[in-house]
Amino acid sequence: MQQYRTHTCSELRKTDIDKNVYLAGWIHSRRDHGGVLFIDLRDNYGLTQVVVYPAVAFLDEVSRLPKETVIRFGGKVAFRSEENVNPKLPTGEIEVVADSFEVLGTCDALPLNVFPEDDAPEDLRLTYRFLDLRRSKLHQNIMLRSDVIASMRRRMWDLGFKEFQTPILTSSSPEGARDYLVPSRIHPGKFYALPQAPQQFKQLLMISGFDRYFQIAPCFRDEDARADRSPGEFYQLDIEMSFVNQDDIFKVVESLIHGIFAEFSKKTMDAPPFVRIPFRESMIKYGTDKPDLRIPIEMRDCTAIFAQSGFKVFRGAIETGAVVRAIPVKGIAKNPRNFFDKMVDHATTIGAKGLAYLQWLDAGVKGPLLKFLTPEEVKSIEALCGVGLGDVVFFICDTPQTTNKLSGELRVKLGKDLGMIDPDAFKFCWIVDFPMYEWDEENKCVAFSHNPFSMPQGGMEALSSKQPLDILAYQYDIVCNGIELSSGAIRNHQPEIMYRAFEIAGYPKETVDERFGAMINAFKLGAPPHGGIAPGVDRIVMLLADEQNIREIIAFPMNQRAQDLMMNAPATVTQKQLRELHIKVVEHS
RNA sequence: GGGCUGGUAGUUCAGCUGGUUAGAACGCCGGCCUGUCAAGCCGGAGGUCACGAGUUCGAGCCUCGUCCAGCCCGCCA
Repeated sequence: MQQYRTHTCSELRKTDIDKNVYLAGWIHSRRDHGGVLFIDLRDNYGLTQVVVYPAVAFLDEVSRLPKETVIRFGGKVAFRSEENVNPKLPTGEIEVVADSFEVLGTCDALPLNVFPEDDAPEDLRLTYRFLDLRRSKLHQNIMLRSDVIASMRRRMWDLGFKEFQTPILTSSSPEGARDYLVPSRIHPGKFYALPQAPQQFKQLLMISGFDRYFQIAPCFRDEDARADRSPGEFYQLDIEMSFVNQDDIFKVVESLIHGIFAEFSKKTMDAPPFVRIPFRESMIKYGTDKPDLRIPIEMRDCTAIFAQSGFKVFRGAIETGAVVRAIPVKGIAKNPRNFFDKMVDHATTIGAKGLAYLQWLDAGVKGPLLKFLTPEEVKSIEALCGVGLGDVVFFICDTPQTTNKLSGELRVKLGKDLGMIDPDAFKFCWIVDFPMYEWDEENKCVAFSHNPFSMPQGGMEALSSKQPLDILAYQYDIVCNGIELSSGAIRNHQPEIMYRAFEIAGYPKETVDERFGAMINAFKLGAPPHGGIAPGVDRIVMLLADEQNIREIIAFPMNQRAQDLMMNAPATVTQKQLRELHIKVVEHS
């Protein structure tokens, strides 16, 4: 076997002058002066300039090799005179004078440039992902991902956690997202499901007494994509701990998350403990359970003020269950009329019935809304929103759910348009006290709002005495810059509370036994109190790489329509395969 | 399933109020060139203006439909 190289393309320095070396890599770029030829040779580690002089017989042959040809050069490391040093490269003080070469891999015309890194259509990038991955930005992102995952593992081991594997072929669970199903050959008509998360397995490992579990776990959910949500599969740093309360978990996760972010990013961030915001408060202040705290706008519930006011549009709506949300913004009262028109326009585009506002100007309070309000009511708004001269308050009035959605969107829109978002900051928070149940409008019933295995706050007592929709759960999310990084809970490990919790959501005891048999049996045979969380690996890397799209930190992502354009998945299979799996494809009418 | 934005050379884009032969840059091909590092200079090839229909004397541009892409809503316990 020949030795392909003596050094990598980022290794050679002035101290290596006169050494005879071999370098192997891709032809990154070429500068052909007719007499002398410069080639930047690239590998995973960097670039080195190779010079080919007319003295060698192969100058002409090498000058014809296309970019991205894989080649090995032999030669001597040479000093570059001062004016020829390239300060942009770590190897810029030297060059390799070629005395031999060998093509290791030829290259045809490229469908997209590796260098320079011009914008290219995403479908082309995905079809030729191996070329895209050669490009510096994506290559660095994937290396960062590897380093982040290595750091996660190291930190988890240091915190006393053990790593486990759990099954990929498992059974479908009735709650949650759509499953990916895998037909069974041996059992006609039966299906495995790919795990949406190793939720039940990690709880069972706690019941098995392993105390501290983690796994870089693949999760499969058949749901539609978003910019921060890859279709099909994604990875979680799955964590579970025994004999812990919520604060114990927060402490571990804060140390882990802050450690990772501080290790891999120069952006500013608050030290732990992270701010904790109850779910209901978050919905009012930010209109969402994943607030971007970089935006310094806190909204207020103004329903009480308008319920009594002379503004009939709001008062009438409030009488039929609407709420009014105030969006106070500092220092923009003097913005031109055009700005306010555009905001109103945008509000109606996203579905608002309108967008009222008040401006606090030198000449007094102004705005389309003013004539309907008494001076006392304006004072109340001032006090509630903490506004004064130079400030503006926008108002949204709609059903509680729609108000949250619209005001939350407008808050982000204002933050972006007004340049309020610090691009060099990470703002973390915990969202806590999620409701255990919510009203399912589609099926007109009480449903679990998050994980059905979460422990209700107040336990059996709360389940028996409170209105279902008032019961809170030990359920929490960690949020960074408006992106939900992680969701977790203290689990319900007591079978009686479990049966009762499911009963409220409409599942009789028999159904629980049937669908969660393994879990409920385990809970009856000595289950420790336990809880956990599962930070999204992809989203963490996305934030650290400062990418707006999750596909930029995944080596081989699917497109928005859940297709792998490179491997051509999904694809049809042979009749033989279908027969073996007892599957018949029927046309949809 | 729905909404928004877009689709012009291999790629990124320009293309005026509908008007002659649809342009530029990068890339590609050929030539020149001994110190570049975004090398330079000269020349060349490359277009079903996403597709279909309509309006018009005339459509890249206007209208309708279809397809495709991105982003969003729904969905994501």
